[in-house]
Amino acid sequence: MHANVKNVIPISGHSLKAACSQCNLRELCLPFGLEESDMARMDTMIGGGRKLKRGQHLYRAGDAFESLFAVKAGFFKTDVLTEDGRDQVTGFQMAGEILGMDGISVEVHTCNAVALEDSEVCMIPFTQLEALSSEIPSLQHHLHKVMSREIVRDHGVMMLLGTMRAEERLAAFLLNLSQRFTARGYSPSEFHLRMTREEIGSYLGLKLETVSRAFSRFQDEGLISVQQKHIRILDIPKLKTVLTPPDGRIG
Amino acid sequence: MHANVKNVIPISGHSLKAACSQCNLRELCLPFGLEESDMARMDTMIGGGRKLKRGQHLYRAGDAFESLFAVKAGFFKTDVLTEDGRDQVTGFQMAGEILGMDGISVEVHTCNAVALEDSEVCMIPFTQLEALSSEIPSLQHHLHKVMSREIVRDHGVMMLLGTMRAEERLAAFLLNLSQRFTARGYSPSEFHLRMTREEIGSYLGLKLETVSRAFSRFQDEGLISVQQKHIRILDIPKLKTVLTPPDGRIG
DNA sequence: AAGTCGGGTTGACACAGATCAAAGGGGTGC
DNA sequence: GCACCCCTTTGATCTGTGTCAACCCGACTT
Repeated sequence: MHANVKNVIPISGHSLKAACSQCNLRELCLPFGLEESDMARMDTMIGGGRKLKRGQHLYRAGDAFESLFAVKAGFFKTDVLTEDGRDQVTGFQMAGEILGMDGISVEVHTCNAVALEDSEVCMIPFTQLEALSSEIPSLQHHLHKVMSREIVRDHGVMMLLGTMRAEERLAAFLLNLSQRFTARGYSPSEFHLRMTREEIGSYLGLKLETVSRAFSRFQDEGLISVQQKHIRILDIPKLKTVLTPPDGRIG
Repeated sequence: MHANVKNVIPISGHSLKAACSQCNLRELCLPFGLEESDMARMDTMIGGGRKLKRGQHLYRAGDAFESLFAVKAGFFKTDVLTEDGRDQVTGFQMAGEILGMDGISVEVHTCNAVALEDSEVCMIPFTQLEALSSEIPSLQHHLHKVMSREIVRDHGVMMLLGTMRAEERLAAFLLNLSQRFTARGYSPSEFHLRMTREEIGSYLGLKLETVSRAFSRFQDEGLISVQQKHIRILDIPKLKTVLTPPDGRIG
């Protein structure tokens, strides 16, 4: 946790030197599967870590695209908003996940990324990443996998928004969080939500009242316990059955 | 259209030699921006074109992933279906668009791709594409752009599914088709839908009856004329206002 | 310690879209 | 060229979620 201390600049909000080779997220993050020597080359490329306070924007729609970002610590949301005032949360990102891939296509970011708690990211200058990845096939391939995974995830959200009812959406959301926390060594059944009911609702295509009611109903049925943003899943298998009604819906 | 005739094998369903350098879609498709010499290298890599009849699968969820496909002619849909019988159309693809990027992440396709009319695709073996793109920076970069564009497109669909009402969704859908047909040199205002009302509904998160009613209402209001699958947009600006209510919805 | 404010919960009611049902039409395959 | 079947349209009714409103709670502020 205190690697590279000599490079740390103690001004809040900036320039903590990052090093993939020292990072305990490397098995989740972009350098996954790299050899020692290649990891060292990543290190030289990765821009200084950047710290953000809760509520701060990592980037905004319209900003020039220059880098991807890896979440080192904390929690983010991304959202798109249109001229006519619609607002859609497109994802929540936690440690080891990559932000900014929306910007590659037009060299301008198309969504906003906001820290939902005090957070830290590593900056990955994209031009350099491309250069390095053409020299390191496994890095190139992994980058493609990360982008593809994002596409697959988006398809999952489309499925959720297109076919599920409110309680199914919320159950899917909670189970997804649970699984991602598990992968990071946290409890699968107990966690703090970093986002508001409204943000959950936006992500799930529901109004905040509907989200709140669904939480209450899950609690009444003994599936979870809710205290504000603190969630405890009491019965994971049963929560899964919310997603898969007993007789299916094959037709 | 009749390039490479000498290589055509007249058995339906297979092996029409493809050549990017001869293809009139090259400015829309993956080799966009390549130099002559690099284009020639693409040619050697591109697998024989493959023809599909209407209704035929290009690939299925669960198939091993080996190639991307470029739509050379025709029209496809992609859809995901879950064990419990949910079915979500995730996209419709036309000439010059790339299919199969969902498969990169786990080396297995996660959705089905089906031809909605007799179609033809070029096969792009992915391992070879990665190898070539590490030698041709502009190819690598363009591949990234194509993947990023898919992510941005997916965000647009999430916005549509999460925030729009039925008529807004259909208007957005028609305008999107119109724009893509225009980019391919077809009429912006008159086209045949290749998909059923049910497939449109699945894509838009609506039931087929709702889609049908929305079509009828647009027709009653003089925005479009509908005769089965033949659509004529009579008033594009007015159709756009369906998407952007006069006073917006800022609040 | 009281006041304020944003976020959350809950209730009553409205409405968009789903569901169920029936009939017509056109394209496809034989 | 004919027949069949799927697609589409339209109507009547139902329902899940949105909308509007009131109230509560906990966290900051002063």
